[in-house]
Amino acid sequence: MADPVLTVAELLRPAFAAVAGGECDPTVRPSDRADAQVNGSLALAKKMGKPPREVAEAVMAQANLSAVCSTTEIAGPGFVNLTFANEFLAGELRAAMADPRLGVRTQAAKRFVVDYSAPNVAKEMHVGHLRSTVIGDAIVRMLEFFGHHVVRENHVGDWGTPFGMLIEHLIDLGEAEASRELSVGDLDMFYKQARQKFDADDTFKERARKRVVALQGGDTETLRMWKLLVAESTRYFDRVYDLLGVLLRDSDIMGESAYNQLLPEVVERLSKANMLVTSDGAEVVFVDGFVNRDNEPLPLIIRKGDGGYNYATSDLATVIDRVERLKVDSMLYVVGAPQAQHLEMVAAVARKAGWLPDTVEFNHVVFGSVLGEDRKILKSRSGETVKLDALLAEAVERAEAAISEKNPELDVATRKAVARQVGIGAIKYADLSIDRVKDYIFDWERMLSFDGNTAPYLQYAHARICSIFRKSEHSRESVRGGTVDIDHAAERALVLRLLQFDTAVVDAVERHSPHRLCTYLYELAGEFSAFYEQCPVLRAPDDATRASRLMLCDSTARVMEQGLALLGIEAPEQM
RNA sequence: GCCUCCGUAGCUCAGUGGAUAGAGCAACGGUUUCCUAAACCGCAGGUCGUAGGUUCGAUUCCUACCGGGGGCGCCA
Repeated sequence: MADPVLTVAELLRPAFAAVAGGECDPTVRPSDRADAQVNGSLALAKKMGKPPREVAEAVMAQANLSAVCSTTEIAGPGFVNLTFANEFLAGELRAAMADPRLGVRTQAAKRFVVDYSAPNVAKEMHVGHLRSTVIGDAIVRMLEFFGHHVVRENHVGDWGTPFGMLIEHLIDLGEAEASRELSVGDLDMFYKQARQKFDADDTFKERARKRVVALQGGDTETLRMWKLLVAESTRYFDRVYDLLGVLLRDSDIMGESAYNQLLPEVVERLSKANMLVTSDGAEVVFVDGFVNRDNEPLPLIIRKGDGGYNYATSDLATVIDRVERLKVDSMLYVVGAPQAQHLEMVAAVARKAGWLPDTVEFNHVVFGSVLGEDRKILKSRSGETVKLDALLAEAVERAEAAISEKNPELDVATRKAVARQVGIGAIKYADLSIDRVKDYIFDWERMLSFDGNTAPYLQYAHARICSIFRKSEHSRESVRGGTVDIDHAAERALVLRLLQFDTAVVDAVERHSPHRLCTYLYELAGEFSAFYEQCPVLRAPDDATRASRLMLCDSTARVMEQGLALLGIEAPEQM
């Protein structure tokens, strides 16, 4: 528990309880008038029918904050302003930095499944996959940091009617040629050609239809060709994931096809539970509270009129699998907002059918769209969807151009490596730093800027610290374990901010909101900037001050590096 | 029509029921023999979409309305 706000809240809790005659939240919050402010007296005063300042006084008389606060002051209508003692802060920082977790609390380990990314086989990954992939990845990293057991599931679209036409197109092209085309990464062309034939040619359409039946019937030769398509796509996904620097690997792929065997089970269970109804030729479940356009009950379609299953069925199957086989405590679906209602219905059916106990969380981690400058879904200039690998390549290119211009001394190899870290970091951070439920406007200039809440700004703060150490006689490690003397306001502010890493990470993971960690890191970088400006490190007035400031620098770099790592962003040592 | 999300400075965005709502950009005015000027300081900019309600206290919670996005039976 590094955050001093929590420490003081715990110290105040008994005092509040004594005055209130029972459990009572002190509600301690960071304050712009002091280090922290206690708000609990006002609510308690109302309950007790006493003047708030009187209650505050009574509480403070009961509490002993002398080890933690240098001053406490009752102010305004009944707030208590707290100023932490410098020795306390220095001690807390020392303790936090002696901890490999940098002072971040631990949590009771739980089992999670995080469902994210989900591209389609034989289709290009586009900007629409960016948010799910990047946000999901950050959430996985944060959960793992807390020691949770996390199963990553990449629910790729590898099944369904389009595969009839794709396989037939593969046959037309010849496998060698198809493989060649797919391996180049030009998946869109392949898909479009198949689509075109499907739309224009009735005999092809009929072949495709028959092929789907063969595929679902488990025909060996059809399956072999299907696997070929999947394998080529997987290789392509890996390339994108590698460039993007996310954790997803082949072994994380749990495509729709992986749930095929469970689909009849879904139907059977729903049928046994008497939830299944035949409606317009399809087998459906009507879900309480959902209505259609005409105010009629809205069904979840389990089995289509033609006997085929659809995505609702396989999504229900994922719930069974994750609860019963993986035995998870929590499922996170990092899926775009348009699927909100669908997922709500899936969860409702699973709960009602008894597959999803109340003890297991089902969370839709919604996110908004990536918009262009016209505030519409981001499209390329020609009006097509923006390919993800092209987008990433452009980011690296732009970053490299900026680095060449600003820091020409870097050798080519370093420049290339840093360009990748900065360019990819910028794209990911632009995505992560905005409240995920909102849409955001994609803007190259802003995300690659060294000013404002951007990856390059944070990375630069880190690189500056590394630069200081390169010029000093000391290694980063050698200054650890030292003591910080707080005698400058900027040092004090920096220490206080470093101790809040704890709360920032907990907050971000609990709300599944990486942007809260981003905001924290931005504030940390700002605090460091002020310190850097006002407190010379290498030219400090004396050895003790220099040692103290080097320790502060190292602490900042460690928190920045760890914080960025939790977001899936690298921190170069120079840029 | 119903459901749902969003609406905060000119622009892009933070904001945990608490006191005087914050950043960055842009604009305006400054700072450099100094550990990376890829920096910093100052100034200005607001009916927190509107109107009610709950509360000692509302940008924050509730209701209605306005504006925008998304969804609403056999695609996923």
